[in-house]
Amino acid sequence: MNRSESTSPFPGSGTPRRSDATRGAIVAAARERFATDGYERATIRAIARDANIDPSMVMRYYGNKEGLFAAAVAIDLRLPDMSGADRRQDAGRILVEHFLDMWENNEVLTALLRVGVTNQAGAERMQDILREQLLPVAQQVCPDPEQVPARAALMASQLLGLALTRYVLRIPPAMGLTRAQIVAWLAPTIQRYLTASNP
Amino acid sequence: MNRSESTSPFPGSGTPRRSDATRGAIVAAARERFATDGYERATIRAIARDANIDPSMVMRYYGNKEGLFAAAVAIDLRLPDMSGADRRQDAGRILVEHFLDMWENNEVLTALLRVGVTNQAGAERMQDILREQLLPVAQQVCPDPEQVPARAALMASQLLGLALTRYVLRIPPAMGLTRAQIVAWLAPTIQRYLTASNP
DNA sequence: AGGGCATGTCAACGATTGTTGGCAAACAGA
DNA sequence: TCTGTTTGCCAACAATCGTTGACATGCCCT
Repeated sequence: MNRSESTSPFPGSGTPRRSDATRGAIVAAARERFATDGYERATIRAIARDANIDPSMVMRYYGNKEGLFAAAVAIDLRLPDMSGADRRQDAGRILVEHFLDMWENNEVLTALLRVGVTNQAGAERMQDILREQLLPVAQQVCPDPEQVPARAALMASQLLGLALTRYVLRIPPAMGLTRAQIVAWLAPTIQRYLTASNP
Repeated sequence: MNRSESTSPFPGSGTPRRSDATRGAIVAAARERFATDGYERATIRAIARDANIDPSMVMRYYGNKEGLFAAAVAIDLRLPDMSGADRRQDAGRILVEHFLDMWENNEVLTALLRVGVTNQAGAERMQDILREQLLPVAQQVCPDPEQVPARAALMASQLLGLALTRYVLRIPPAMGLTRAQIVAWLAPTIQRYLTASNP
């Protein structure tokens, strides 16, 4: 069995390998290219050039381009726990602030959004993240379990819409909004989508 | 001067040409391909095959791929006039309903959103549309002219976010929402973004 | 010290892409 | 009817893509 065929990109999780530095450089370059260029225009050759290695190394370590994308875009939204009545009535503000922190410090989110729009596998990955990470949070806040998926979808539409206009399309007036303004405007929206009674 | 070098795709606007049928087939096929595949994966060869003509015809009539995209994606949101106090206090509902009609009957909008995310020219086109079509509507509804760009950006974030999750990413719970549900949830949001006093 | 495996480079492959120029046929105006 | 233009197809181009296999170098274990 060839130990090096594993695709785990990080040292510390599993047996450390001599090539971990190279693997790290590859996924780092891949993240950047996928974020700025999207899936199709982010070429393996350009990623390899950024990582200062040969393109064939990418193939050896990650199999193919899809494998590289899967390894480079591993997303954990680190959503805070929303149990407790005090947090529940502040859920809108907390979630909006958390999302802003995430998007401004994590280029992987931009990469996933860019790829998800033009790539089927990317779109499915986004669906997974919403189902496994966003939906549980909605479940903690929303009263009626049956309405949770719809409310989570509404929340996602507003939060992803903000990310789309501000970080991907880079629409000037959306970029001009201050953090405080965004929180002040969007927090009540999210709060209402999660907790308001059926309109 | 070669009359056929014009890129006007439709008969009726300008001198009719013998090749107008072909031109129409090309832009129709282009719209569909750009909508489903995005810019990079929509190949000129595939578009030409759909239109039952030779790829070189696309080049002759539209110069290059960018020219074809520009000719295929001409967007008029046909936003209703929002003057009048009665319409102004119903702006949220009217706009949400109008956007749903547009997105469900016009594949060009999906095409532009898909392309705008991965293509610089597409993103700039979206900015133009927002500035020239969405901003004036916000101006009719919003009291303070200085706040119009920010309010239009907020409205765009929610409306584009809905289109993103529902028509592009096709997230199941977002697709499961009925038209009535969407209007009921989003109309107050848009109304507030446009008319509420500074939060 | 030596055998085996991991790491890395190099060159090339087949496929596909946007794009171009030449040539045949159909049409339009005289 | 004749001439020039428009329409269309065909073949090919240069570039680039993801991907592969051969080969050299270095590290690790016994």
